[in-house]
Amino acid sequence: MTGDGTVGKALDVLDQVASYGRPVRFATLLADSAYPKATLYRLLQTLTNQNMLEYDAEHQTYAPGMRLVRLAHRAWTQSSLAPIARAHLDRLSAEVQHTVHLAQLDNAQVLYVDKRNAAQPVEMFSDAGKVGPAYCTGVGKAMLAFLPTADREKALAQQSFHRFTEQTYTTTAALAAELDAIRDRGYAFDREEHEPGIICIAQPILTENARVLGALSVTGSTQKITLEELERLAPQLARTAAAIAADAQDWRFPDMKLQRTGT
Amino acid sequence: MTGDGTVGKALDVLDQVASYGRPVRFATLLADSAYPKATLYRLLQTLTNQNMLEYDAEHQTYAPGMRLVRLAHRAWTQSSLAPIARAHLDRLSAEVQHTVHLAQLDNAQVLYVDKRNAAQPVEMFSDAGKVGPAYCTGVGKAMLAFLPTADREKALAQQSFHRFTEQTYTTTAALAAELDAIRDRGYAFDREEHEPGIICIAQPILTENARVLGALSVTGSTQKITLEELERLAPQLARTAAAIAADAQDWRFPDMKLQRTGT
DNA sequence: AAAGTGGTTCCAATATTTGGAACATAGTTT
DNA sequence: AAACTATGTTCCAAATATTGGAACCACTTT
Repeated sequence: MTGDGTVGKALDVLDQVASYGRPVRFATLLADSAYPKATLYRLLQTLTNQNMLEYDAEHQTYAPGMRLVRLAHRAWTQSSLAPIARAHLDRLSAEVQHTVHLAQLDNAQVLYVDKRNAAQPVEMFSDAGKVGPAYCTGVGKAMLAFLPTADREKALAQQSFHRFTEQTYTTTAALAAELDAIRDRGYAFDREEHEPGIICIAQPILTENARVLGALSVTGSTQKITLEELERLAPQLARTAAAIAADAQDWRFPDMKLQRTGT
Repeated sequence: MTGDGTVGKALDVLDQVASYGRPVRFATLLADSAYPKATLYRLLQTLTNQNMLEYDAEHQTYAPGMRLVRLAHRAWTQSSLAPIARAHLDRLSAEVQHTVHLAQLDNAQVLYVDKRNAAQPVEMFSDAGKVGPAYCTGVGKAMLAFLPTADREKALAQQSFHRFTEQTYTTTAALAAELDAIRDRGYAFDREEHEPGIICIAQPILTENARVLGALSVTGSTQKITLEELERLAPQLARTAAAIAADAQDWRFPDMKLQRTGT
């Protein structure tokens, strides 16, 4: 499934460790692992002295390491839309006075890369890095809808279709129809499909040649806002998305001739 | 130097890619790399299809991938002090009305894991994940000072001693003396050692058995505050640090018997 | 003191990685 | 249009790292 030799296995293990929400012991990992004792042991050691994991000698537990945070900072800074979109999100959130999300696709899942909370100040990492389902969130559907057919098929096949609420689309067919509608309309809604009482409008962020960069959304609770009111924000969302896409375009130049090495 | 077989090399390459502040081409990487063409090529491929790197086919460039952001979220949530310290930082920053930093040691460097900016709302990832020198920042020195002798020696050996300002300590000996003073006093100052006009007071966060968990600091510009005024905040800093340490203590339990697998 | 649990180390068989060199594919120059 | 050049990609036998069953060690429990 994972492949890619030792490196793939090591990253597998890394994911596994990260997946428990707290430090884990060797035995726990072993029980859940596909790898034999000695192999797992060595992988953990390698990752630990690479600082990808942290080992707590006292409790004999492994936890994801700080090197990841350092690396992710770089990833976030240069390959996420977040730094480019920041100013635009600030403005949008100030204008609409609702929670704004910025997301990208990662492996057929939604990865939130930034957030503005109208009420309280931002919550840092607590949200950047979070993942969510693609088939039942506004941003997820907005992105899926504009994917090239082949990619969309692939992504659809990877959805797990858990019925979170009454409204959740739980079949590929139903979702596909919804995606077509979104494609026509230009933006997506989340009609309490993921969480009861939570609705949103989401807009894809597309390049000139229609490649999906990400999506942004405005979220509200049904007690405070209606779908119709959200829909009225569509032009503002579209404008913001376009502005972000334009900025991204300028940003994405390669380095080209720069490096030099002696004979 | 790096060791750890293929995995080590792959992570090396990952670091390398991250270290350029923007997408890089194969040739650039090759020129700077210790690995031969074919090897580097395969490592990049592996990392790419593991989503640790992202490859832009159009520009033929590599950039750190989104999987890192996902992993780092986990790392930040469970092995950094940040989630535990959040409430305490909020309070402290509200009280002192100055910028507050929370940092941990990563590989003899300072890794900032959270920040409160008195003036404007938080800046997300833009600061969490940032690294800085240990020998010339308040938090860095506060942590170094309370490290067990062996660890401290090792960390000192890894410092690079760039003279950022007139005040920067540039020798191991000078720094060692400063660290002793800090140890006696209980907290550290940054007397414009890293950036002219910027001063701070920093307090280590220690466990019951004096293990260094991290450090926190209050920073100000010389135009707005003096060292003496900062020093008056010491008790508040100490209280906050103690509270964080106490919370961390409770948090850090291992999982213990929980997992089960059928025979 | 014997049995059990959880973690660490060994080592020969095996599968992977290695890297020099050849190959492919634009893009440029003569 | 042919020769040249700069990049990126693929090959393959030799060198090397990974593998995992089993033995071992250090504690804790019965």
